[in-house]
Parts: sequence; C-alpha cells; structure tokens
Amino acid sequence: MAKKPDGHASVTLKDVASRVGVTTAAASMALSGHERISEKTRDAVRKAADELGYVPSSAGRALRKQRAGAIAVVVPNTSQHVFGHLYFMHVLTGVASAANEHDSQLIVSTNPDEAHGVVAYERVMRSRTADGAIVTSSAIDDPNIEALVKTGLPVVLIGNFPYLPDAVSVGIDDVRATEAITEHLIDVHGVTAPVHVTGTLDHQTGVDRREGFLRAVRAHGLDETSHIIEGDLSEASGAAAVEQLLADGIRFDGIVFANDDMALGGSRVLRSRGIRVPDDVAIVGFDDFGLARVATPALTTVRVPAEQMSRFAAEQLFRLIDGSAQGPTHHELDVELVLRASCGCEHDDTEHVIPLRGEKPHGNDMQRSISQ
Amino acid sequence: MAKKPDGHASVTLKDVASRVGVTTAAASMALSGHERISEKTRDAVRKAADELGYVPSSAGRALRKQRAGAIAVVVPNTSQHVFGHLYFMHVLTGVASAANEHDSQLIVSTNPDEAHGVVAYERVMRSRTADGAIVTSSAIDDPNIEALVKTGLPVVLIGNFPYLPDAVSVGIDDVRATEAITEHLIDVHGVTAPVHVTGTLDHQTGVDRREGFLRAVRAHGLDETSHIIEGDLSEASGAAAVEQLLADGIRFDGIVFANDDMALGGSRVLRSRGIRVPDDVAIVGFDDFGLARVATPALTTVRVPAEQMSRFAAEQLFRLIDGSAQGPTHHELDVELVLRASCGCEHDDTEHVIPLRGEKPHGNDMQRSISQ
DNA sequence: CTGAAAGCGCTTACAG
DNA sequence: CTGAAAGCGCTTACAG
Repeated sequence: MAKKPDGHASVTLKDVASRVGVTTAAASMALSGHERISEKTRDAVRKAADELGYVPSSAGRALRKQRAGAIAVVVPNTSQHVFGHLYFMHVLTGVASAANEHDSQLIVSTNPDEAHGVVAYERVMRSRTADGAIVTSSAIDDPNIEALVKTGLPVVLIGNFPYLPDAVSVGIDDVRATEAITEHLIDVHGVTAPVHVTGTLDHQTGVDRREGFLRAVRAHGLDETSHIIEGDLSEASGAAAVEQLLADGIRFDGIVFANDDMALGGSRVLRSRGIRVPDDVAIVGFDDFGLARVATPALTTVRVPAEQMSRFAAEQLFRLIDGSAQGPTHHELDVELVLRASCGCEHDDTEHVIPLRGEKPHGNDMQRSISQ
Repeated sequence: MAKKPDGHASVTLKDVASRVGVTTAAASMALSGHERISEKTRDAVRKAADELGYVPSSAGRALRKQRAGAIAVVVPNTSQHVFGHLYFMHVLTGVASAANEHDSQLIVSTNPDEAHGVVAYERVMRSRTADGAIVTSSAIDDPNIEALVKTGLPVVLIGNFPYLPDAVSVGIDDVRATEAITEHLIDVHGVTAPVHVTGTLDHQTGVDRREGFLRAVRAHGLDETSHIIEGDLSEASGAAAVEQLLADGIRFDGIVFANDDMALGGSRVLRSRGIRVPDDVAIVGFDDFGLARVATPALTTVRVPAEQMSRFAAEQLFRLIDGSAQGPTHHELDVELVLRASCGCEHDDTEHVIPLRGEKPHGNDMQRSISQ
C-alpha cells in the first residue's frame, strides 16, 4: 500500500493486482471490463478490489487520460452583489446534478480578490484541474471572460453576451420578459406612470431589462409619464430608489424592479410611508429565487429558471469537452410570469403562472428557444 | 507541447525547460525558488514560464506530492430539506475563503441518490480527489458519516455529534441558544403558554433545540401550559403546526420555532386567521440566514454564524491535513440573539443584537467557546 | 555542487 | 492472444 505523508495507507491498483497475481495492466483491464481478460480473472480482480476498498486514484487517472474528470463553476468576485445568494444555489443544484450524471466532480472557483493578480479561474483551466468551466454572472466587459473564451478551452457562459460572438452561452430573453411584465402592469392593472429601477448596467441583464421596460412604455405611449432610476440589485438600492422618487415628488403608480431584492426594499419604504401595495402602487420584481413568494405582499415577478439553465449549461459543457458539440452557440430558455399579490392579481397565498415563450428572438441567428 | 485529445495544447514543464535549455528538474526547482539554482537560471526559467503561460499540471503535481490540493464540502442528499438553501451559501462562502488562503481547490460533493450505492463522498476521499472533507447537516445516525470518521481520513463535521466521540467537529450550543431565546419570550414578553415547533428529530440540532426549550420552560414552572409539536424545518410544516394548535383549541401566547422557515409559515397562518404577531402571539425563529430580516413582521431569531463556523471548520481541516492538529476535538462558536418585531421588541425596520457566549459547556471536556 | 533517474498510479499502444 | 513497457507531468532523493 502506498503511504501518504500523513500516514494513511491508500489502496492502489498494484495492491489489487498482486493479491490476484496479475499485472497492474491486467487488473486495470479487468476492472474496466476489457474483453481480453478472462471472466475468471475479471471476477477475481473485482473481488479483490472490493475487498480492499480500491478506488482508482484520480491523479493517476487524470494524468494518464489527460482529463481531470471535473468541471468548474466560476464566480467572478465582482459578482458578490450581482445576484442574490439564492441564484447561486440554483446554479449549483443544476450543475451538480449534471456533473453527477457524467461522473464528474464539481469544483467551485471564486476569485479570492481582484488584486490577487493571476485570475484564479484561468489557473484552474490551465492547470487542468477542470476539463471545462461554467461562468456565471460576469460583467459585460470583463476582460478575463473574454480571454477565457479566446483560449478555446471548453467554457459555457450563463447569460447573454452580444459582445462575445465566439462564446457558447445559455440565457433567457431579459428584454422580452421585462417587456411582458411591464405590459402586464399597463394592460391589466391600468398603470399609466410606470417606473423602472434598473440593475447594474455593467451587466447585460441590467441593460436588457431596461430595454424591455422601454419597449413596453414606448409601445403604449407612456414615454412622458415614465421614469428610470438606476439601482444595483441590492435591497438597499431598491429602498433608496423609492425614497428618491418620493423626495422628488414624482407621480407613479407602478414600479418594475430589475430584481426581487430591490422590489422588497422598495416595498418596505412604500409601506413605511403609508403607501399601499398594490392599491396605490403596483410593483413587480424579477428572479423568483425564494424571497418573492414569502414577502408581504407576495411579489409578482419573472421566474428565472436558474436550475434548468445551469443544468443545460453543464450538459452543453460536457458536449464541448467530449467533442460532440462545438461553439459558438447561444441557447435561450423560457421564463414564466408569476402573478401574485403585489401587482394586484392575487391574494397573498395564491399565485398564477404564465409561461412566456421566447417568441421574439433578437441579436443573432443562433438563438433558439428550448422548451423546458 | 502536450496535445490533449480535444486538440488543445497545454504547456508543460518540459516546454519551459527546453526553451531555457535546462532539465525539467532544474526548471521545477527554479520555479519553486530552490536555492541551488542560480539566480540567472531562475530568472530565465521564470521568464520562460511567464511567456508560455505555464501553469503546473494539478494531476502531475498531485500524483508526485500525494496531495490533491483540494478539499471537499460534503452534503448528504438527505439534507435537501434540512437546512434552507441559504445556510449552504454561507457554508460555501466560509469554506471557499479558507480554501483560497490555502491555495486549495474547493470540491462540492453531493450524493446523487441514496440508491446509487457506493457513497459518492467516500469515493472522493478514497480516490484522493480531495485531501479532506467538511461534512455538513448530516443526520445523527448516518452510518456513512460514522464510517467516514472511522477511516481516520481528515474530516471535520459541522454540528454536534455526541455519538461520534472520535470526530472533529465545529458547532454552536443549540441547547443554550434555544433556552435563551425561550427565556427571552418568558422574561421580557411575559409569555406564559409557550409552544415549541421542533426541527427534524433525527438531527442533533432538532433534539438540542427541543432540550433548550424544555429547560427554559421547566426553570420557569411552565410545564403545564407549554406544548411541543414536531416539525420538519419546512415552511409548510410550520404552517401545519400552527393550524394544528388552532384546531386543537390549545391556548398559547408564544411560539419558539426551531428555524426561520417554519416561523414564516406559522406566521402566515396566524395572520390569515386574524391573530396578530406579536400582539396576540409572540414568535421567534432560529438561523437568520436571510429570510428573517425581510419578513413581515421581521423575525426575532438566533443568528447562527454559519460562515464563520464553516471557515473555522476549513481551517481546522487544513490543520488535520498538514498534521498540525489532531482529533478528536469539538469547538463551539458563539451565537447572537437578534431581537426584531415578531417578539414585540422592535419595530419592523430595527433590530437589537445580543451576543450569547457559550458559558454553559455540556457534553464533553473538549468543548470550548471561540470568540468571533 | 549538479545532473538526471526514479517513481507517484494509471491505461494503452506496442512487442512478442 | 498476452506480457509488460512506455509515458502522462511533476518533484525529490540519489548518484556522481
């Protein structure tokens, strides 16, 4: 048995082979079910492996096969505040299940700090610790992402990246979704003075959701009575946005927040000022990662299929790794409108879900919608 | 350059060495700053490595060093419902920062399904994909955990495991914390008929929190007027518990929920029946992972320092791996009482935090409290 | 002091 | 058909 520095013995193929009296090569073939090994030997080897508790060394195998047997989920450090924590849980759940199905390990790679210089996740790739990477919630102009894509290593981005035409990515149609939920406020609830509180505008989602709001507003001739305030996706910035609206004496009867966290912050301020939601002001969010449903009033929002999205991204990544797919591609998943109390549709304990198919492709040809 | 099956070239030490005209051994020593290599050669090698974008192969290094350079966070599949998602985010954040400081990769290991047979995370250890593991939210009697601990491999458990005397673990004093928050309801808010909705009782936290409730109730002579209902930590079970209380016509003026999710579910039912929180019934939760603060009314709770706990667990794990610490040990972190609106202490937008030092060690000698 | 072999554990291409 | 070498990339103990 091989001795590890800390004194633990680990069982190697050599141990299995010598117990049976064959070479390691034969033992290896026996375990992989190679047909040139007799059934008798195969069984003996497998029995020995079982008894000894043999598990192949991932390092030995990785070195020989030139494949790590792992994929990485990359989280740029700058994104700490970009999505709420729950988004990332959904991503992890989706990627983990795909990784399990492919007998692959899952590595979570964050950038310790920006100053640290060498980008941690590029090291992960170059050191071949992972065979490929899924990158989530990165800024529009993150040069590291661009560099990573350019290396030609297997990388799948979650989100929309119009400035990275060579990338493989998976996202949703933020423009269309925000347009739809804004139209809902206008058409169904008679909102005539809508406000949009944006996300961070260095992220494509922020830009796209703003664009969706603008399209709906323009289509309904509400340009004059609508307003846009910049937020940063934090609850505090949602609260600040509403306080600013009130301080500026702006008239508004509906707010489209670019995410749920901000909607919650805004809702709190409205309530504290005695403004009723949805009676005085209808509000909606975006994400539905968990907070929206338990809020009071429950929040009408766009449900982002984060888990399916990341699961699909992982499957796509495995296809890149094994060569059965090639980039560049962009795939889009459908989202749902989840109608609850905050827009005036439902009571606090009920919800109504409307599928929103991606019928209005935009940007490039490769897009297509995937039914879930 | 080595060719990978998918056609990507990766730079190896050999490439660096041959560019400079030295052996790989010399190049290796140069890069690690070994003094036997002349400054001139060292600089030349480093320059070459930089230019070629050389990053050491993790597989090669792992094989040679008998060390993976990675640690694993293990999540038993059965725990899907045990803690809310946000708990795990805090765990990941804490472990990731410690791993980064130790130049270690972070592997997330879940059990695909119980039926899958071979326990996934034991494979991770046996295959030496990770040098050690942090195990979180496992059931009291999980035989896999016990087996894992018995292997003597570096493992740190998060939680309290009185039945695993050989384990290295990091936790909080659930008994003391629940006793304190129950006493708060009784002493400060005059609750005379308290109810406890337990967590899952196959987890030590569930048992301990119930014990804490019982201690407080007994100390105040409220045995006769108190009740205990079993929950499962889900929001739905909190709601169901309250419905049962009402259906049974039980008189109660305070509820100690074993976690925040259940408290939120219970709170919703109370509100829908026109029972005011905290005026008619004071309620408290446990965790403070995110929902408690944004709930209406904001939830008084015990703040579990999940991030610090798991960070400490990771540091402890690295000590086990490098031999600078040995098990068994148990460490306890301090928690805080966070007083908000649901018990009647504060308004919806304010909170008051009371540190709760672990002054009452119980169980075994090794425990000590760590100030944060 | 320095050159270069040995070997970590594995699998497959090669020689017989 | 089968035996066993070669080599993935690395680092250190050894020989000179």
